Amino acid sequence: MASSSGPDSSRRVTIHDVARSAGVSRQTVSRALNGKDEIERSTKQRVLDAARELGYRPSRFARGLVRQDTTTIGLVIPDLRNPFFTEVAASALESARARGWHVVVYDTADRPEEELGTLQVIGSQVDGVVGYFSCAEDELDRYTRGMPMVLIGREHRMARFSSIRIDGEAGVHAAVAHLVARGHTMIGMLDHDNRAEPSLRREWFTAAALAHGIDPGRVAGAGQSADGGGAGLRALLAAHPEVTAVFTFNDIVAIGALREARRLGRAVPADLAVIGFDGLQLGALMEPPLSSVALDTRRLGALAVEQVGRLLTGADPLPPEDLEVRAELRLAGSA
Amino acid sequence: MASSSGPDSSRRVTIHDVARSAGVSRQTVSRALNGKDEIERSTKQRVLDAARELGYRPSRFARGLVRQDTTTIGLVIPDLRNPFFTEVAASALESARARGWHVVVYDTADRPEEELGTLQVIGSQVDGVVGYFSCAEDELDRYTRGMPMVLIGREHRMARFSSIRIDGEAGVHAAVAHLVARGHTMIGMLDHDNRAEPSLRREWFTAAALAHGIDPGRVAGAGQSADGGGAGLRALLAAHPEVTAVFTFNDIVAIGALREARRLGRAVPADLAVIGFDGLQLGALMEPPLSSVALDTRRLGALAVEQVGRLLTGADPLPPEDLEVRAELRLAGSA
DNA sequence: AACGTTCCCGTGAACGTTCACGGAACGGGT
DNA sequence: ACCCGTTCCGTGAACGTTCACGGGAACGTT
Repeated sequence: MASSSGPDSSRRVTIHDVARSAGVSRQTVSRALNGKDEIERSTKQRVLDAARELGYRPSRFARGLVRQDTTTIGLVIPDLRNPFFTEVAASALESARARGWHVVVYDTADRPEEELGTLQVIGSQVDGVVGYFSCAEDELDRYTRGMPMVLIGREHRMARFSSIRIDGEAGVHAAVAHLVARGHTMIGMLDHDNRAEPSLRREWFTAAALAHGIDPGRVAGAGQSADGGGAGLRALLAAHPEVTAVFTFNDIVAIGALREARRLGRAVPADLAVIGFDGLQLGALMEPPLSSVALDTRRLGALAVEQVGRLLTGADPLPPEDLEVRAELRLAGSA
Repeated sequence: MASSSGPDSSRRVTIHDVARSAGVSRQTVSRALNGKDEIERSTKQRVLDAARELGYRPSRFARGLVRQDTTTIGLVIPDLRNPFFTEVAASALESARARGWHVVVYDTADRPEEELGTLQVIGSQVDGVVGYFSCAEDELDRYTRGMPMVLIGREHRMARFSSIRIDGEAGVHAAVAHLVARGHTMIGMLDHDNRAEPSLRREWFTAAALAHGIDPGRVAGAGQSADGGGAGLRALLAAHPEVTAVFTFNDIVAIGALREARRLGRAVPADLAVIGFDGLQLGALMEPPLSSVALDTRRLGALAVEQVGRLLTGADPLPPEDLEVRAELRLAGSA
């Protein structure tokens, strides 16, 4: 019913159509639309009207082909509903926007098998990738075909990739030291449960505990959710009833532990001290507020974007020792 | 130092370069890279090797220009760190992925003045837009130039746009009814504070209160954060000490109120009942768990994507009465 | 009257890829 | 010897835009 004067229906409206309709050339249309100079006021208006009338929208592909400016990076996140990844994503978005880059976000729905498929799709759609990946590096390499990529929160073995390392060693040490100073000697940990090898955080905990002459063996696995944390705490206390303080793999688990402790009638921090890992903003909302070995998620995202930018432009990439965010103990009410 | 045999340095590696290097034609290279059929095994391998050697990556623009398949939509969010928007974003991502679409996310950092700039940038980069916008419709229209757009959580006046309406009338009514049934008669509300007109949710509350013969005037403003909710509750109780139950603009504010209540020594729900709005997953982590007039954020995002898809493909768009998400009371411990 | 300026506007070419075609080489059947 | 089918590969053209250039008209200057 609209006054589409063109005879054929489904073809895309191009700059030619607008030009013909306004009685000018392509170039003049381009000038009008892009606010260029060499064009008369009345002509410009006529072109603009014609464009609006025809419902013309420039093709981003054609434009991108000729002007090499727009850069787009892909951000791959296991689960956007997980507050930790949300914070990282938000900060990555922030730095990308500051550079005028576009970010297309992919959520792998926590299924590692989605990673490769995502990578395949992403590969032909973005200039570089930043994100969390759990699969093997050579497998990643096979699917990226030489695309700049920055891994977050993971060690890299191959020179092929950059990665942002998370150094929580000192922070975890400080956490254990703090608990010891408060008189705790029976300190447990809730670790990640569905990963084959023990986590780095577990290793840090073990080292810190040993350094204080504490048995590092009081560990239980926990699913990566609040409910998982609750269940994990029950399991831990069942196996080691003597535990009076607990360090957790991350804040989500800690929050679940906090809630479970209350249900078990153990006051926090009096009967049970809890320290998490990540330093989520969310932790501050808890009662008592969660103590945590906090890392600067803002810096995490920003660093990753910075590095992928360097890889992209060919500038010299940051050396591994700079690609590191240090976690430090942030005390609140829970310990 | 890499064996880049080409003499000139900065030019992009194209399919021609690979073809020349492998001693074949463009088309053969294309076949090898896209896994097409009519190519010999050994030739394919030779091409693949050459491509890898040269660091060739196809141009997404050139490819997109000729194959009209990839569609990308823009998702505009005020603040990704806000759990509510995160949930909506996650669900939008989910539906988009199911359709094989790409989503580029823009965070306007809660500054309405960023909206138009974002829209301008976005306009030439995506096929359609879904998101939250606070500025006037004719202003939006001016910047979108006819791009399909779906507004979330907002009424639309112009026929130009689609929007997903949030119907909380029945849910809020149920919330008030529940409080009344529990014996509450002095029910307050913490409303959005930095918006000119009173919110829709406030209107629903007023109507529901009046329907139960309750004074709807016990209202205080609250900033959109947990701290804002705490401050709001203090203000509300200062002005109306008789209040025994409170309904809040959203869950974030409710959570702040919950925390503040505990600090004030008022037990929840015994001394003070709290009901929020949104139904965030986060609410379940609180102690006591938050009651809320919950809306299905998953459906919210999915609907928006569905509709923008229809606008995009020219299929008949959903009628306004289907573009609606009903909020319903979900009771937990806090009321 | 010839010439230089300024202001508009249009014409080929280029960006890098895929599609639709055509064609060479090879092998096997009659 | 001829034809036909299969397998593999290459050649124009097209996608829709912008860039670099060139050119005409109008106006003023010498």
